Amino acid sequence: MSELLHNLNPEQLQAVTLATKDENGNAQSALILAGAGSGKTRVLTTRIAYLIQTGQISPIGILAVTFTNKAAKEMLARLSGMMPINTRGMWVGTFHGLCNRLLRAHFNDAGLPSTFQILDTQDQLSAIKRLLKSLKVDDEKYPAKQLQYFISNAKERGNRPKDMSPADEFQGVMIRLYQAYEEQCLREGVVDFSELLLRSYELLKHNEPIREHYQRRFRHVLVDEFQDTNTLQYAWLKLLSGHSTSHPACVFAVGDDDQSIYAFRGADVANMRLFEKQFHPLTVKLEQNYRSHANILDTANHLIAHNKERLGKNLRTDAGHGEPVRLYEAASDGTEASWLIDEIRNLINDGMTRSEVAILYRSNAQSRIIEHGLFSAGIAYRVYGGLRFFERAEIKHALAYLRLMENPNDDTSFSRVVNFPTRGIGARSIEALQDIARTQQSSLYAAASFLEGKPGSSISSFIRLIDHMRDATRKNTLPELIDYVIQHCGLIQHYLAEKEGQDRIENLQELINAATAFVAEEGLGQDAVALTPIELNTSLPVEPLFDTQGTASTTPTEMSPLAGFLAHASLEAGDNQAQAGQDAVQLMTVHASKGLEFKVVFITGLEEGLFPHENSINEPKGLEEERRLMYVAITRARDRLYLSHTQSRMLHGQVRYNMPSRFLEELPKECLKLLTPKHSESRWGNVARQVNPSWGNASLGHDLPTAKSFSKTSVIVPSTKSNNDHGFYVGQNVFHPKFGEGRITGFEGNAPDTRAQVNFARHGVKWLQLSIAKLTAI
DNA sequence: CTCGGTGCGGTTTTT
DNA sequence: CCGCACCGAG
Repeated sequence: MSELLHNLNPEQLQAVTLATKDENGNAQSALILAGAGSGKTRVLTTRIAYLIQTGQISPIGILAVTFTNKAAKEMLARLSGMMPINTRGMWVGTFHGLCNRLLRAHFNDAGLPSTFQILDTQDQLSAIKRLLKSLKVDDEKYPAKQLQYFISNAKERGNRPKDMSPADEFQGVMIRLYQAYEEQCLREGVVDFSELLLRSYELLKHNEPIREHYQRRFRHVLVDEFQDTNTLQYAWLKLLSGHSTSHPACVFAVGDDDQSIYAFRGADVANMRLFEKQFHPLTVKLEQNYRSHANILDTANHLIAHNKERLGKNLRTDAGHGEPVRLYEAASDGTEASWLIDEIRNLINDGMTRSEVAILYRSNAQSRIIEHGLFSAGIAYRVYGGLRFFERAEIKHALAYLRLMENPNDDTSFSRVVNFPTRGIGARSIEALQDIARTQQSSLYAAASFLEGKPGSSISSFIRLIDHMRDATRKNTLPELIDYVIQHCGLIQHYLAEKEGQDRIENLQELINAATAFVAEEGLGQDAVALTPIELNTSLPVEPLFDTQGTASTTPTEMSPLAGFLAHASLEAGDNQAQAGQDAVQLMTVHASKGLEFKVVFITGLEEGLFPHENSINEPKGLEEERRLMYVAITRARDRLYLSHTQSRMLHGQVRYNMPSRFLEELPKECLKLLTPKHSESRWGNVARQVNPSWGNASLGHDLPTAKSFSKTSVIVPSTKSNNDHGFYVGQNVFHPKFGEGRITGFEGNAPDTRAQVNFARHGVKWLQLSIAKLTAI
């Protein structure tokens, strides 16, 4: 025990050892406000170990929930490092993974077939498109994307169609489409991501024996990244933890309101305050930071202090001031990239490990020019984001064959592969199938089987193929099965004939390896493990648990390895790291960087409209979230932090002149070191003084043999001469008595009606007639 | 069915 | 500017 706790600082120790009962002997919940780099995961896992080792709970009485598979894996790994326990029986996983586990165990009570499949976001969208088509809905008026958003949103608020009342006709249609979508999913035996949550919530809510069972089992519920929970997840936790019952569990929530950056996908920081109000937790703040030097932390603290909606927290460190935060103003995105590359090259020459250097940006579009520069300079880099393994088209195709074998009602999978590779089943035949399916209320597969009257037809041979593969692999192991299917379904042959099919074939081979790993690592499959009857540890004060008589339908189910693997594939899309293992500079969005740390961090594109993003600028909530995003970015850096912005940037095919980000002004000057001296004279520098005719090539400082688009974007030389009668030029910094400072981004019309487009720092883009507006150069 | 043209839209992303 | 979704021709 002592070695478990002796490395903790006082606040961590306090958090880990918080009482589990209040003065009245009731369960006591806790809220840990864990700042960036304060040892959050450590506290969470040590808390679990502490509870177990002090005999307060058996491992089976613990439920720990995270948002990502990565976090769940890390937690399990750390736990097994701390204690000699078998983590298999523990419920540690993502919200979706745990819900899946719950629904697999109680599929019957949840109203699902035992073979239910999980739709990922792509699958869901294609299911919706199919639905709209079959209902002959005008998809101009009711776009599939929008319906998808509508449905997810409704579910994440816990709403079924019947719970919703339309405010207008449009909503009325959306609700009816939502209803139809539900019917389709049920008919096909599929559930989408939000459905996993909602359905398991409803299962617990409406089925008393099951609810009682889990409430009495899980005496300790621990939640990671609590600030990222949405309404439904909060309700799920509240229900599962038996809040407001006679036997509530202890909820241990760990989060950081300052790092809440997912409101756009439904996360609601307000859940933290709600939790305080409803659970009356003991609160501990972890403010000791073990990651960054003081200059970096001060910068972060100073920035985030501008947010009004905070629970309040300030990071501190014992590390020294360290280096100042470096700020660079570039003339264009091209020069920003070349400066970055020069700096990185110097760092590498000084012995810096590439993978300790991260380049962060607000949006993915910014990576292109940086990648180009790195590539030309021959610096290995890795971009995070993009397609992950199980999202690749060829993998999705192979999985669709497998899913169809497992669940013939899965029309999404049927549609995906019925004519891929092409076997002469065109839109006409599929429409015919859909008609039959609709009239007899059956799946496409059943409709196709119905057509077996025409034995020679392409459709019936497709059905025979699926049936044959199912029969032929009945006795095979999972990897053998998958091997057989990819060999026989025609995908390999198809890609062999394709010019660039080799990579895809390799990925298909990799799928077999993934299955091998799945079988080896997970045994039956961690997510898929059927509910094992709970062994009672009589030495622990655990209440009677499993009433097998009363809940006959909760009998564990044998799940096929294939079903387990398919669920795994949907729930864990896999890595998206291109060349893992290689020492490479890390490129990613700020969002993707959350939870990571690097010795050196570059935050690029700190410009109004980009960061903060223009879509967020107008609402205070949006702006505060952008600021938190900046806070996350800053706190990724251990030793050195670079910030950069540019005067001009190519975006959406045109050059934009952005003002420096307002966030730059919110940083403490004493922590900053300006790398561009001009910066100190004028807040944004002065384009005229910085103009250099060699922009775009010579100033890159190294040869760029293939820098075609590079020079295209960086040869943006704002006209310095005022070859017109008003004397203003694009890129010029100007002052307006009402709108303040801004930069000219364009002109239109001729004197005396010439109008200038000005991007004002505080008022956005305006068109001003030069003969009227009192515009002065600064 | 496949290829090539056009037109449009374009933050952030995990499950 | 770039990627896609959709449409019409072969």
